[in-house]
Amino acid sequence: MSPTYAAVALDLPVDRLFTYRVPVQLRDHAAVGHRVRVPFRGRSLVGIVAEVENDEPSFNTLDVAEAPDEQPLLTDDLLALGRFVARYYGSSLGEALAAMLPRGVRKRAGKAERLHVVLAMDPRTEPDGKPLTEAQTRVVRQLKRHADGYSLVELCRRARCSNSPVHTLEKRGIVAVEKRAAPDPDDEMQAPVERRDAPTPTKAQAAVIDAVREAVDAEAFAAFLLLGVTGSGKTEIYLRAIRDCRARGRQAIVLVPEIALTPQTVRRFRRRFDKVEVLHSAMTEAERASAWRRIRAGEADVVIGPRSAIFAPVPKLGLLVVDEEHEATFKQQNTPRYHARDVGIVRAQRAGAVVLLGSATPSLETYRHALEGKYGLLRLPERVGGRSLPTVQIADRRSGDERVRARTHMTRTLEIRIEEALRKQGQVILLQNRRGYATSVSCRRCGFVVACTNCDVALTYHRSDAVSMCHLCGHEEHVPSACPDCALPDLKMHGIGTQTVEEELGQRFPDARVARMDSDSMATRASYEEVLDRFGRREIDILVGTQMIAKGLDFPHVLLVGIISADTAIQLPDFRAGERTFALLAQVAGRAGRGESDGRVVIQTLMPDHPAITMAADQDFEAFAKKELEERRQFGYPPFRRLLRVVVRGKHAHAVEQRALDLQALIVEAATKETQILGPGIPPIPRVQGMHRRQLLVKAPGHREIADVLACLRSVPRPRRGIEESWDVDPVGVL
DNA sequence: AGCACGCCGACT
DNA sequence: GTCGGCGTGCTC
Repeated sequence: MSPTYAAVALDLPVDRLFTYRVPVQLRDHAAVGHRVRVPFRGRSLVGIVAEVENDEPSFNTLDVAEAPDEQPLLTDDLLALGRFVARYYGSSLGEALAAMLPRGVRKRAGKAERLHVVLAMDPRTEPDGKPLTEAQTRVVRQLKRHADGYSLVELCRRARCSNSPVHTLEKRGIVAVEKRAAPDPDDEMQAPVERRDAPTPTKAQAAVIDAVREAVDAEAFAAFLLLGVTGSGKTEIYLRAIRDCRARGRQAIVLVPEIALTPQTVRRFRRRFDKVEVLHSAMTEAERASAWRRIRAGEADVVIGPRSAIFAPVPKLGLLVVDEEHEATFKQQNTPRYHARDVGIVRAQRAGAVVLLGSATPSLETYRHALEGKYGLLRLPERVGGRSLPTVQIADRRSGDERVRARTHMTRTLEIRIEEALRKQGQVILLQNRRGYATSVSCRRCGFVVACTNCDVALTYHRSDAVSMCHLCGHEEHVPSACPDCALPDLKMHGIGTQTVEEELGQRFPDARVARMDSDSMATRASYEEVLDRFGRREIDILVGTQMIAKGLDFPHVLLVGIISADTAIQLPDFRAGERTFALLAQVAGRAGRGESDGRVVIQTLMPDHPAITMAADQDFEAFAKKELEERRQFGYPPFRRLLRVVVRGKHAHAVEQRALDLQALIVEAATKETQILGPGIPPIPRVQGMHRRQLLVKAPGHREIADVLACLRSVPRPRRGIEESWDVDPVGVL
């Protein structure tokens, strides 16, 4: 008999299901896992049926308004995975399910059109009398940079605003919003590609391939850490494993960091498999919805996508690949704050699937599991094609010989190596992991620092736009010519960014063709691809950039990689600072020497003896990891203990402090003895976007204890108006 | 989250 | 006198 009542999970921060009566004519379409539209407090919301029952509840109910789908949107296994995510990360079921479903699927597919915004006025003529608000100024600035304009979504992202300032500008005639057909979601990603046969694997690869095949053939859960240096041919292992998985009639999901989801990456998979679906952030909602439906229908053998692709509704998961598994982008930074790798392990356990976690610099969590035998450890210690790892030199920025010459931030060693690489007609990649020109501007006499009005950070001066900009909230100001405090016209710039390096290169190597790649210069994904294409065609000699250039670039003529300053990330008071620095250095170093000629790497540092730097120079991950693990054990950090971070934010520091103290008291009461509660502490950046912050850090022996604290947090009454709080289970950083 | 209810301060 | 600030509580 069809159910009469449906308990619906709604996307609300409320730990409860809401029960609705199902009208007779909808009964076939309102089973567990179905999408329904229901009235809620005068609104109409879309939710997922989580339970059904026949008995009339004790309270009055409203009726389900619509039940549009013949098939359930979520199968039992995905619904169960949603329950796990909600429980583990402390969100409501509705919030978890909302994160699992593409918006176009939840809401109903939209049109294949997108709104495009262009500047409607000559930017030089002053717009009508009224001054622009701060958000509007940012919108206009973005549009001035890019004559073609942006899609509304992209523009809002870049200007860090909602669509509301854009619409206001439209009303005032300053911008024009037009409908454009959605571009083919990257012709390159869709275009048919020439098929290739599998290359003959190296000896090391063959051994790994066999081990994985055995596991795939067993059709039971198994996880492997594939520890392979850059250029060791990890992708070929993935491709073979997918082939084996496909041969058993099961599907594979490949998770890649967002930035690595390029046409080149996708092409490698399409060359070997017909039925590849890509879930791409540049797709429209409608496109993503149709891809999602094809995947659910079993029409894809392989799904490639970023974090959220872990929820791709493949009918029978046989293999999960997490490439660059240590990447922080696999952790979602809003509710539910899930980690795609960790959710993936759980999904694979339940599905009896094989997990391949690939990295040259795995997370210490994963590495420890591998050391303890929980995961298989597969090593690819050598590069394919007999290529050797690059030779790494550390340049001590303190030493007299190396001393940075007047007006440049390059050591002698780096300069010599750049000259040498250029002379050999090679290309150079330089990493400077900060954008802008000067990381702070201060007064020579009184020390006044030009700081953001909304955040407790110095503004970074961007020479190309002649503004000082806050990298946290996007606030922009014109740089004063004199000190705003003491009026002395003698301001000093400190700290370097990508723009500084670019300028210095222009002076020092005037004949070299230099390009800069950071989020300022890369207007869209397309311009990112374009610069990479030009670099590939050798129309650029030196590429300067932030960590954007560290990932996955594979260009054979790069003879030299230089790291302008390895020290920026290392000093952060975060327990992962060392791990991150090591990974970044190892990754960017791996960009060198991918062709016939050997590569070189120069690391500039003020701390030439720091283990993260010396061990990255030796490219010895395992030595680094063992040392780092020992430290983590000593100080009680993951993977030896579990963390929960609770952040309280609000306009008024006192109220925030008080709430944090109240929470601390409640947590202490709920927690077991072995659970430490640290704080409330003031984070290194106490105020961001006008919000004061306090945070508590809970350290516990295992997730059980964390779950107790979560239960406590979920049961306490909501904070007062004006105060927001959030919690993060297994945070990737504690800043 | 989002909204209504309800209770106190300063305005046509 | 009421408009509106925000604290509190509830939503099938």
